[in-house]
Amino acid sequence: MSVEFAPLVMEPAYRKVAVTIGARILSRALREGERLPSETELARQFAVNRSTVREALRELESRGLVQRRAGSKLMSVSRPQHEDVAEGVSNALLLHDVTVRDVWEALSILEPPLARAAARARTAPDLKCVSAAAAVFSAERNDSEQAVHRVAEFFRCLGRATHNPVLGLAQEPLLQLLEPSLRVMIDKIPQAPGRIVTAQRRLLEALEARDGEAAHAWMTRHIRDFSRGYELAGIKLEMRVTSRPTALKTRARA
Amino acid sequence: MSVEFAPLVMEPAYRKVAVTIGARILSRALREGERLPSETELARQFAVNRSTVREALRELESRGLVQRRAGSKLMSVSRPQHEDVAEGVSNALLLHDVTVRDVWEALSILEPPLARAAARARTAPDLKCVSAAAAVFSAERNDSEQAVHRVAEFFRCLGRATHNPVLGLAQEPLLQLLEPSLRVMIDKIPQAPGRIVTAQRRLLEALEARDGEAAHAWMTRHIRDFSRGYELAGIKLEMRVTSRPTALKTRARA
DNA sequence: GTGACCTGTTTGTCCGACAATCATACGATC
DNA sequence: GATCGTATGATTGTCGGACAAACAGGTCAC
Repeated sequence: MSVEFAPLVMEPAYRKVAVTIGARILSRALREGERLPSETELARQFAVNRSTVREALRELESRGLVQRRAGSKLMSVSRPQHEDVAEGVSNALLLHDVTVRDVWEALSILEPPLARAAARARTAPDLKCVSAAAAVFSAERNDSEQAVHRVAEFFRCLGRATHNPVLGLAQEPLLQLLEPSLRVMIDKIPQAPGRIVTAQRRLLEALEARDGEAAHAWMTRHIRDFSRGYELAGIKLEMRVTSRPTALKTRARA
Repeated sequence: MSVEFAPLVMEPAYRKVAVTIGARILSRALREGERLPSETELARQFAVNRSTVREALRELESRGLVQRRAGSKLMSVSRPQHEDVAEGVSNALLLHDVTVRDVWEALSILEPPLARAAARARTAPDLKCVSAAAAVFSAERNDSEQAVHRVAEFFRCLGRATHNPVLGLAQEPLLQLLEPSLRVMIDKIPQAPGRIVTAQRRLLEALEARDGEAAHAWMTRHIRDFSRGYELAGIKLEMRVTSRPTALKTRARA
């Protein structure tokens, strides 16, 4: 017998309520889209005050497990959207002093195999998505504000084309963290958009041909180009990634 | 001028409060460890009711941006811990019908380059961490409940050894999702622990020698072994990953 | 069919209250 | 001097009740 005692954890009621509801959702006893009872009703069922229920709902809401549908008052169960989840990851990484090099290294590891997987698994609609994203970037290449979003959109389509949610979600935080430095690069390096357009076209061709290796190769070059761009733009790789201005933004409800 | 109007977003007060405090933290105006004012004081400053402040705090708390230190009442600013963030990601993926194959594919993409990076960037303490984790797994290899945790711990040490927070955080959700199927595998395949011990030893040797390519190669085999293990254990790759029983658990405060 | 009007429900926010816990200081005891 | 007990004030967790605004649904006139 040990003389040591484990510190005993006192769980506040609002947390227990959140965990209980959350477990129901994760176990799929509550299905997506299903409406939650009203706050008053939940308070009655859990035998706690409505304020306590509300604190629990805020927690579930911020995890994306529940959501208010547009124009509705009742909360409904929802699957966390990629961007919401990724925002949490991005924020965590920002506070952990992530450098541009760290993000770039992760991209250079993840993206080429992701492109290969996309080339192999892509369907016709995926192709359309990728090609549309490439076209829009090409059109808006000079507005750096828009351009970075289009680049991210291109990658996102690629991620979807893998039909592997893990890969799609894994790259999302990287895209978010990439934005600020990419914007600077596009602003400072006149030839950057052109090189991106080329890479996107080659990648699209590889996807059309279902040529995984070509996609891998072109993505490798594409990512390596980024690091060259950083150099030319005078962005130090050891620089900390800066917070996006839109961080912790309000989620738009569709 | 367009005739269309954008749907106007009404932001509740609790959300504005959360966003405001969150932005302060992300911009590092509030530094880690710093104490937040009391709820009453925050309510006074924002000119809202304490209940409103509390709802905002629940949101920040669930994002890991604030935390109550053990045995303290006042909230203090904190950096989100990897495991907390990863839990959100895991839950999101669970609800997005992720299959064993999806997780395995992501592991096979991420882990070999991660091992290579670890072999190149590792320091002496990292080595100790990895070697300790390997030793503990070897000792507890027969208790499948413990064993899966030790496997995850081994990977975590590897992730830390890369000195790239992005990589460490990227693999965390994978480790969490891997657990259930890995437990089944260890239970059903007698020779599985032995193969894992071997792989871990080889990886450790590669790290000691700073041999990135060897680490990459051995990790590739290690991950491929998993898929063979799944086959032997009769785990269908198309099976949905099941929820961990500890999901949404209370965070233990150190 | 359209619009006006009413009614009950639900949320967002507020106010006030109280017990339990924590921080701190001050003695009392050994 | 170190440990313990106690008093005091601050803070949190939870509660009860309250009310305006927004929404859902029905009814009714036109």
